[in-house]
Amino acid sequence: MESTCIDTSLNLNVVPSLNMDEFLVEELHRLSCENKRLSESLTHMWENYEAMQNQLSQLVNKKIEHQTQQSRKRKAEFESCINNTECSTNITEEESVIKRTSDTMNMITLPKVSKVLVKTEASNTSLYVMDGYQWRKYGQKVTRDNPSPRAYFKCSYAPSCPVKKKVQKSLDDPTILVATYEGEHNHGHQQLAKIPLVSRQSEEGPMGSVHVSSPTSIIDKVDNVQKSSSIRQFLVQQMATSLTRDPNFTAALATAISGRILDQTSMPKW
DNA sequence: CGTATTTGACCCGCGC
DNA sequence: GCGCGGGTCAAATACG
Repeated sequence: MESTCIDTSLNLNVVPSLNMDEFLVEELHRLSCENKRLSESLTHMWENYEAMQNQLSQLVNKKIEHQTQQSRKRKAEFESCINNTECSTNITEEESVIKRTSDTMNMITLPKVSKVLVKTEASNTSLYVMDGYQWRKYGQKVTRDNPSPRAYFKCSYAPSCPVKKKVQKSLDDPTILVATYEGEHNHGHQQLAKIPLVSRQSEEGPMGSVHVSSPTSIIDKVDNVQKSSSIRQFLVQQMATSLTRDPNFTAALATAISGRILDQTSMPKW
């Protein structure tokens, strides 16, 4: 990955006293160019991010499909063993395909239920998925098929919003959270800043640096427009936070401002 | 003190 | 009808 080094510092120390307006216009122009380059860089990063996410999504879907087929095959074999004491395979591959297709059709005829897979770090034990909406947890259960608990959430952004969400760690990969959404939001998307603090607990590393651990990636289908806008906002927020938390940046900024203020004492008023 | 989370109790559907 | 398991409720608790 190419790295770009962009000078974001304000050149406040070198000020020709006679050409202040000219200097300011030039500085403004320079900052506009920097801003444009940053925007282009962000767009480029975003495109790479989306491409990688699509690739990951395809890989995960392939893996899930493969595992589903295997488990169905095993189940079919097991059921045929029960039905037939000679343990011969009664279900043909064709019938199996029909069953799979009908399962898929069932999924298609339930459009309001969607699954989202979220990659997290293995050490992350929370069941909070940061998706831009505000959720209130109303229950938690340990289910039979999975040792990790399943958390139940309701959308708390609008009291009348009927959307519910179930979050549980994947049985195969504990680093993947499986969020099942039921229903559709009857309100707009909210800003990430309104996400409950709990869901952002793991974002700060030991040194206080900005390190996002959940979600590392949202894999499956989330409304693309909403996802794009929220993640863009998130990226911008991250960049701003990174800059303000960088001691070098703040020190340089402080030096520049203090230098500028001190310079003003020996300069004509403007 | 208000709000969010936790967790045991309860409800309900499904299979036997 | 009974037991089991998933889903929901609501009182207790934690937290800012």
